Amino acid sequence: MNKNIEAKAKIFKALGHPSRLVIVEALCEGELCVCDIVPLVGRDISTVSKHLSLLKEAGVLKHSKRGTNVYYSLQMECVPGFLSCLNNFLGKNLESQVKDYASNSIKRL
Amino acid sequence: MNKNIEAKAKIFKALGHPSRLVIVEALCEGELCVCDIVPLVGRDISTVSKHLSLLKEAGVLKHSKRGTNVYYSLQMECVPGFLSCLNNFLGKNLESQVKDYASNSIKRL
DNA sequence: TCATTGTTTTGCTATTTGGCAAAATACGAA
DNA sequence: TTCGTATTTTGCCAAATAGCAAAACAATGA
Repeated sequence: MNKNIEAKAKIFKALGHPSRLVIVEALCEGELCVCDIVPLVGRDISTVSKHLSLLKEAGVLKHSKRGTNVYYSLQMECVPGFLSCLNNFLGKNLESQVKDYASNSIKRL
Repeated sequence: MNKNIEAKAKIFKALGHPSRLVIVEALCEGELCVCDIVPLVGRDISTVSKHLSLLKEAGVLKHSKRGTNVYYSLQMECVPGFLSCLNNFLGKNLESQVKDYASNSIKRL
């Protein structure tokens, strides 16, 4: 049952890198080929390829070949919902930070 | 808006380690002091302390002092739901692996 | 005050990770 | 088959991370 923790940690780890998160968010909208993903990430194609295989290895993505192109898409349905929950959480947090900043400004007057 | 990606990646990264995931899953049940968390993780207390501050830094946990004890608890409400979604996903995946294994066994006969 | 208990910080390795470039592989077209 | 395009793999280096041990910090009680 420790395997379960390891597998979940692997998933989080896979999502825990800005480039890979950019990839995943793009794929929430639908599948893309590597050639389309590379300019989105702005890294060397070999680097992007490694990120993609890491995400696939964790089970977050799946891929299918068509012609010379490889198309990646989301396999894990849990992800989009969690991402929007995080956006909401961060939004609220940002708001409260702004509020804190504002009240500190007032104190400083 | 790149800050948003960075912040989310930081959250995933924080959750992407077996020890930290054990901590978070334990805290889904309710708050615990460091002294209770340490034996759960089975690492040096200094190591556990670092894991805890990393999780707090990412916004996943919060803490409060009472006496000499520090109590950590979950701050990010999104996490438990996502974890159970992952368990479900991994469960189904495991099931299909078992099925694959079984059908391979049959082929081997 | 001083000693004790609970926690965090610092200092130090060993290991892992992310990046690019170059080589290798896969596939379709000429 | 040979060429060209798309992708992955390998080799290498720099930076980040996890771990323990020791030192530093509270907060409480004697």
